[in-house]
Amino acid sequence: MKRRVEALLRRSVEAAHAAGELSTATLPEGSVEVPRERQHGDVACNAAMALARSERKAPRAIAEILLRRIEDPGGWIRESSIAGPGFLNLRLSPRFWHEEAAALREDPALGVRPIGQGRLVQVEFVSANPTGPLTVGHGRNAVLGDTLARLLEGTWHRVEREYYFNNAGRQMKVLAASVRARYLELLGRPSEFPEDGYQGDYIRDVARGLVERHGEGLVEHEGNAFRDAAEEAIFADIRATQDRLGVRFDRYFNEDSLYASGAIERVLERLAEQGLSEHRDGAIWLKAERVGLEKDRVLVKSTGEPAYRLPDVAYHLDKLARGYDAIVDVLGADHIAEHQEVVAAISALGHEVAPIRPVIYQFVTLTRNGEQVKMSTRRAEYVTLDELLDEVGSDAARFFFLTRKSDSHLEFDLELAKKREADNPVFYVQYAHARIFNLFAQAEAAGAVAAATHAGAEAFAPLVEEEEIDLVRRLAGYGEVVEIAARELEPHRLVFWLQELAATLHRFYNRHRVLGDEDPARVGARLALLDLVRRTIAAGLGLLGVTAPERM
RNA sequence: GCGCCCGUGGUGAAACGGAUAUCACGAGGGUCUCCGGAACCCUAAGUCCCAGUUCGAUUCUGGGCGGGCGCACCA
Repeated sequence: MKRRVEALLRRSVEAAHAAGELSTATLPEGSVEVPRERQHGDVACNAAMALARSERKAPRAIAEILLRRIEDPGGWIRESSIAGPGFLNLRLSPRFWHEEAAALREDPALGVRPIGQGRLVQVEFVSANPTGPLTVGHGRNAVLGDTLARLLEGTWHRVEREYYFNNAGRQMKVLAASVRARYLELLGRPSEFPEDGYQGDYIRDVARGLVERHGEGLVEHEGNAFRDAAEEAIFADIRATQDRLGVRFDRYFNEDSLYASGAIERVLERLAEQGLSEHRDGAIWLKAERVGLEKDRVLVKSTGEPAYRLPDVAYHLDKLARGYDAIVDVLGADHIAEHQEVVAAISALGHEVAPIRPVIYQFVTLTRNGEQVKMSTRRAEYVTLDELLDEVGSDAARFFFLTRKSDSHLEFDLELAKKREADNPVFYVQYAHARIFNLFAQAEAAGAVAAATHAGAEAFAPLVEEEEIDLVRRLAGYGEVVEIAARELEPHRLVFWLQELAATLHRFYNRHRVLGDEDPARVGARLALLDLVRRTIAAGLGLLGVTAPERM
């Protein structure tokens, strides 16, 4: 929508330039916008103000030139005015909107442009340690990452979804020791549960499985049986939960492969060669002043074990070497500092880090009727993502996780998410879809659908009511919202937009009767319009990974 | 204490540096009851504070204040 009007104004500037009225021939970037104030028209242009300085002319004088030089062969502009300090306000004609609707109807992408141009983007998300079930917090991560991936795919990026699987290091040893202790316990043998061991019942389940399979055969076991059994069971659990949310990955990257390939060693060598690290107190440190950090950070502990950040540096170097155009890392707020350390180290090694785009999300709290639901990671008193899905289902969970921008705290209201009423935003949007679907079923029964015989803008010509034009105007903004959400990595923009579209639909629907109108052309036009609304809701929800039900 | 992020009506959000700060929900008052549980109108209510840059600041800069997160040889 904006682009068509922009083209009009661009030609106006060119014409003014050719006539010697302006020294520039180009319309300033971003000078055309949809004003928030309806009184200011459908489209506003502030080019006159932006050009005032370089043209050495009063903004309003420039605006007058632009206005005079606009050619409008298509009859798009219904009304134009110069307002305020030099805004050019345009009100568009019904005909413009009819053409807009016709264009959308023919466009499978509904106005979303292929801004990705096939660029390859990696989205790394979830990456939870395989030490226990996914929690509600991981749920926000999973939904955010997956929705970003969908948005990027929807704008013609090629996307790879990856889960970094921390299956090496101390946590896994503690996990193995926890399982071993429960195993011995089940056999009635003396056992010592590790001080920082994992308390959850799932550890007992793993141990029980080992008892069933091996009996007492593992009492003296020194190998990896406990670790492997735990990893396998928990990983299967994590995948099952992800399936329920509609989240899939193209690749699981195992941390231990970085050891096997020698990548960790190579990173240490390179850091040492470039003087970015040093040995001290039996450990290897990343030197703060050399990489631009506050404090020195340990890379290898005096025990000889690498600290978490070292494999993470190796992992990111691996990702960079794969040649992605962009690397999106979805991280909880508690991981920001560590991520910055990794990026700082990589940058100091001479790599271009611009492709790395962290998306930070804040924590989730659950509420029920305004009361906060207690969650504590200690003592395993957390609510698992599975429990949340049991209660509210995937659609509500996904939608709710996306109703706030990621960088703000999220209060997840369990009762609201379950409600089947209009104040539940998921229900409100899905209902709009089901409502149109139902109407079409009735229209078909009445033989009204076939009445829409016209093609192109003609088909929409009977639409003149304010609520009808409002719907078209709204639909015409879909492409831009999706593009911005993808570009800024902000899925919540689409969530809000869909709620507004649903509201616009309900407003129309209650004001005007579609079926039973004596003018078949008008019935056909309205059905065509509503079909477009339905397709757009379905497409938008699809980008969020939420279903668009036909009835509910 | 230091670092990062965030402060917009009651709540959640929007505003390439642009017009009288927009939208939704909620609150109060009124209207309507028809394809599916709706919708419409009116009212009250907001840029945390102080400076600076600018023709113009919610937006940029500095300083306060408030909140979150981090500041482990944990991940």
